[in-house]
Amino acid sequence: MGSVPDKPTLEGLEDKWSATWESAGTYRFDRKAARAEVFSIDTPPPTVSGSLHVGHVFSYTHTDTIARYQRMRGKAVFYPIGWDDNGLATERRVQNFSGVRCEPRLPHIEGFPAPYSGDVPKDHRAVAVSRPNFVDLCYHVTELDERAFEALFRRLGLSFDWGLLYTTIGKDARRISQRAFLRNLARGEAYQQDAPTLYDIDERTAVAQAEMEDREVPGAYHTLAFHRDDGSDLRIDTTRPELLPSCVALVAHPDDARYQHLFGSKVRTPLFGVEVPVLAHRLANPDKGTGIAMICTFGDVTDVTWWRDLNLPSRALLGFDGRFASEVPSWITSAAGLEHYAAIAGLAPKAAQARVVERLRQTGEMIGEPRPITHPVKFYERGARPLEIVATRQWYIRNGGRDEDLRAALLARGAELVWHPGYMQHRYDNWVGGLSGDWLISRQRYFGVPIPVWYRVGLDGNIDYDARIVPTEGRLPVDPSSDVPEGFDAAQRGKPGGFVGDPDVMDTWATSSLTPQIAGRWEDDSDLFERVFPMDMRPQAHDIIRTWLFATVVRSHHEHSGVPWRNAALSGWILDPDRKKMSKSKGNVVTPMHLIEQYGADAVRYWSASGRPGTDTAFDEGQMKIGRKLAIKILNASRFAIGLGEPKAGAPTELVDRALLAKLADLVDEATAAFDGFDYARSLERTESFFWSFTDDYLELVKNRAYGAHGEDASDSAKHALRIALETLLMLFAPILPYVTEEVWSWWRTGSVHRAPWPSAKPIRDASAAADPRILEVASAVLGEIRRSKTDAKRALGAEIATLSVRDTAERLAVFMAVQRDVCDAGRVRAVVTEAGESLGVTAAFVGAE
RNA sequence: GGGCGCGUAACUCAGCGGUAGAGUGCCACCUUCACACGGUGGAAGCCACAGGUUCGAAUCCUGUCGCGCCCA
Repeated sequence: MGSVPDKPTLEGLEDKWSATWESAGTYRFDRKAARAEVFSIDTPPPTVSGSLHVGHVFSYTHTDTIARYQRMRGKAVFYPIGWDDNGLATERRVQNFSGVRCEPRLPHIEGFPAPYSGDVPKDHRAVAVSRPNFVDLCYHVTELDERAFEALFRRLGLSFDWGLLYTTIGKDARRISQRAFLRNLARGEAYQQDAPTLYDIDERTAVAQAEMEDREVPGAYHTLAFHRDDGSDLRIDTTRPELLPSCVALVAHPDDARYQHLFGSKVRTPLFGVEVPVLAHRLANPDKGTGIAMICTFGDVTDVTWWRDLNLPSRALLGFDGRFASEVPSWITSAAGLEHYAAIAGLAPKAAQARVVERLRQTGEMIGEPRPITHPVKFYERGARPLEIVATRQWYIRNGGRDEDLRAALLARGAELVWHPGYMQHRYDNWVGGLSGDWLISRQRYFGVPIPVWYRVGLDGNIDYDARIVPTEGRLPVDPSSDVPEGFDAAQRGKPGGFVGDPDVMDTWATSSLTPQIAGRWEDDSDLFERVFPMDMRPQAHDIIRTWLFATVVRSHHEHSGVPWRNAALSGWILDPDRKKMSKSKGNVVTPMHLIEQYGADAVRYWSASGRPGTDTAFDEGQMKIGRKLAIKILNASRFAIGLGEPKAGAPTELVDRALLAKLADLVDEATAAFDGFDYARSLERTESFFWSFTDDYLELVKNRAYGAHGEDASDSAKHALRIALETLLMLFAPILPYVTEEVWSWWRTGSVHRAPWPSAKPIRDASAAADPRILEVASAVLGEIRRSKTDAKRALGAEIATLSVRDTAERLAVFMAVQRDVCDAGRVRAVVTEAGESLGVTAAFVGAE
């Protein structure tokens, strides 16, 4: 137990208490707690991409308040933290930070020094480095970034058990990720397929549906003339004339009267003279362009649908490099066609389009000029150029996108969760209902968890993708590009009769979808896992319901035949003052550390906790100022209450004191109900509102009496009530304002407020001895009228009133008379008269006035 | 085009069937012995709009408009 400082201050509380909490193990998870006593949280591992912004402190504070509440409720709180450091975000960060790019064909260089550590000059050309060197740099840079994240999170007072730290590129995560994948594979939930895939030609990797976005971009309709046998032409509108050599058919709506007579006939393509059929399909839009479209393999996802439904040949020409194949394709046979193709071979789509248009003009097969439009085009969400569709061999995990039964089962899993707020479930249902394919998890990248598979190489030297070799689980994690499968030796890599490793890594989501398993050490520590899984709570932002939340449900459904958590708590975004989402790309990011330094961690947390669950919240330093004011007020009010000294044993006896406790008991009920519903904001609002009336009115009402103006018993009554109220308020505030509450706690209590039992309304209500909380409201109302009369008379609040006339209903006057001594003390009133009336009003005769 | 959310004081937001609320900002006053990193009071709103249900609607229903997000 400490003592009350003369001049309490917020400065230095963060360093002092975060160090104390760490050394005392205040937030350490109790490994021996039974499942029913555990509250487990599937913390989002933040993407370590170098930048921190206030969005991080916002949502992590929300979760921390719940964790602290549950801890005070006596739960053993499993509150891990991890860093999501694998994947493309990290690769980009490293490319920008170190000035390098990965070139897998280069040899490893021992002790390779990075060209830069941040501040890469604009004109610098990225230095090509080997894959192992690149991966080393990834580890190095993420380590630096993770240190900055940890410093922020500790300063903010997040009550993680840092002993549970994991990273998604770490050995444990790789092992668990590969193990889960191999189980998916064994059960048929993971499979490989050679199929048209959305592909980012800059990043050179396939992309999943969840990572795509539509962007409105300029384009132009070009009207092309296809030729019929009778010499007439058929006009086709297309935005991608360069794909003409990949044309496999024309298509119109089956009900479109204009084209009925053409269905089943053949036409020849302009320039290339390739014969293609005219077909019918319901997805052809009669209102778009001329109502008849060319199908190319592949211009967009509709082409893929047509290709599949109409059983068309594949004439794909765009390679992984996003360029047209350099060899002339076999289906182009005319001399002119060959010459035209030679003009675009090896070009990227944009350049190829210019060439094709130029030639169409020369041959007169383009009708009129291109008509500019803007239209939605699919992009990788982090990408710069439109996605192309390339036929490649990729790995998928079944997610219901191609299977109605699985889709229904996953929708049912969503319904098993309790959503906070409830309407967020719609987003899940919408997404799952709208899936159009399975989940593509393979990425042609470098810094990620490798797909743990090898393939046999036939005696003819060809890779036999059906002859998979997988490691035993005991060997995990493996890297098939350096590790050798059982029964082979390293010399057989790539040789006839030997093996090759799968070169791909898994997408980040394929690993982060296993955070409950990684944090809970699934299969590595079954004793722990059974105590924490399924977890009680998944906190996350609402924009990644379709990715992280859904993917985690998919993995848990496959592996555990159940949901991964009971509750999903969705937080909103931080908006800048113009109500735009704060994001690095918009350049409107506010970094948090200086805010903590300026206002204090409690104040920043106060602002965060003011944002209601699921609601996007404007960044508002004004709220931080208010939070700081509140924290300072807690210090000073506590100093007053505790400084009065300890009363002799007993309980509150005075009516005003008992009424305060009655009100306090109601508050405890409200705050508890709010936190049980994950609504930290409501708990804060109620507690704060109570606290301000506690300081502004109650403290003023009892101050004189507490100092002993009416004897020791009356003083002790106030002191008892003050101590109960203060202790309770500190506990109610503790989840939101951990530093200032801990500081005050240390002045007069032992242990940590954060391990104190959450208050219960019953003993407080008992101590109120059935007082009516409205008594305090009457006293406050009269005090308010006294203050108003002084302000109206331009008198100081300290001015004495000789006679106060109080007018009100008989019922309220009776209440007032029972507490008039405290009211008169606070209002400096010498004598009181009452008169019956309809509503409250006072008239003051001031001392010294005539 | 479909889904979801939101439109309440100048600002940020609460209230979600019973006489319009808080904080900030603004204005005025006050060094009262916890607090000038303070205190007290005040002005300020057709609760987006239009219908409907109801004794009674900011609150429930329908529609319209505006903003945002997600999906096509």
